[in-house]
Amino acid sequence: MTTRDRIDEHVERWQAVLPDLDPDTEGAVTRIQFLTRHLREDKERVLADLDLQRHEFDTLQALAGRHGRAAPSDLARDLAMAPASVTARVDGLLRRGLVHRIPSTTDRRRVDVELTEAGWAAWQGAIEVRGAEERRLLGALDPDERRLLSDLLRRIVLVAERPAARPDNATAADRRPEAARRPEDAGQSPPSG
Amino acid sequence: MTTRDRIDEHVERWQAVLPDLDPDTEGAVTRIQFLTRHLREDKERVLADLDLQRHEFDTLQALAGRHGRAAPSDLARDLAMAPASVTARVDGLLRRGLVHRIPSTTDRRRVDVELTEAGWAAWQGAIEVRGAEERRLLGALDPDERRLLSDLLRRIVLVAERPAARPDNATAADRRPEAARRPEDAGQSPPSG
DNA sequence: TCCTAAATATTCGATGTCTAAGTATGCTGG
DNA sequence: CCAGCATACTTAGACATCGAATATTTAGGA
Repeated sequence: MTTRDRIDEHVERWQAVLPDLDPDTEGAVTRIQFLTRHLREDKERVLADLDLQRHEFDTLQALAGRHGRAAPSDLARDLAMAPASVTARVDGLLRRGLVHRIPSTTDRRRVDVELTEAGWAAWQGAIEVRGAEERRLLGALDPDERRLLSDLLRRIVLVAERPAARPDNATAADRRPEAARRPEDAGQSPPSG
Repeated sequence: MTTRDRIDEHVERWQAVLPDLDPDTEGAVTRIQFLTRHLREDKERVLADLDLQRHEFDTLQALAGRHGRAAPSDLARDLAMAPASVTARVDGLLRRGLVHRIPSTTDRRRVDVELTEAGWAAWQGAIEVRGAEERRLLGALDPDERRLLSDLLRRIVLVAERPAARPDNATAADRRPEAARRPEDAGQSPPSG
């Protein structure tokens, strides 16, 4: 008998309301969501020490993953965001001197975004502490168990990647206009979101 | 040799940049985050058919979890949101006739929020399709494997619940004022976020 | 009783995101 | 060459969320 976590209570509470709930499915899903939230909030705390916000760091990291220079449309794909939002983010980083805009000479529609020295420094400063909480959490398992966990999750991700195969008549995906149908492109997205 | 998923590519790409990255830790964390995003987007699609937004459904569900009636401060705790945001959400649900406000007679500071008949109906309509994608994804594993996955994740959640134990000198948690330090209360939060 | 502190909900201003529309530029077939 | 369409980014407007400040009410102690 292992110790109960808060998700066990959660599942127990809702099983009373929804009797056909599978405790392991619900438990796994809820734990996955809880851990995502936990990691996001921890990352926010850590980055605050470095005077960075999460979305700022994410943008710097996306740039770093493309060797410090990329088009806004590439960043939008990598970050799974609307292009207009990238414009806003770049505006903010510009004000802080972490990036600059470089109009392309070959295609004058394009305006590349490039990390400045300060931008590289900010990213590298943050990258050192990044992942500390991930390592702490996954440290609950030994290496073999980590591998096992990762393998189990991979099998689930593979199902998620398959289009969903809705057999019956007209479904949501058919009706919705744009963003909903996009293939959830992860692209060059940075490690650990 | 199993099929590779997009996270394998992600990890491979970033291992080149950050050589000390543990592939299984990074892989598990990234898959967890990917699945959370996937489930959130699928939920948005499904709810759109019912003319509900995700935050509306979440609020209805939080109310349902408290038998249809709760104080805004309780909802704020359950949903891990700022009280001001709950006011805004309730305003929206009020316009749609899904809830009403009931000033407390015993404590005149309080204004309970209560589901209307339409509110109950909307929640029950949504609850029927809820969880379909969770079951599809977790169907990649057999029951024993689901149990195993849930158990592995529980051990990680238990570590996350422990305050983080930052050993060295003054840390972020010491300096930050309020929200950062709160114990990430899940409270009566609804199943599967 | 009266004064202070705590609790509760709301309003206000700022921020980040989205969709849709707008602007400028490049491409392609007649 | 040019008309029409495609591409790339930005602007504009709407909305959800948040932190801080505010107003009202309750609770507790001198």
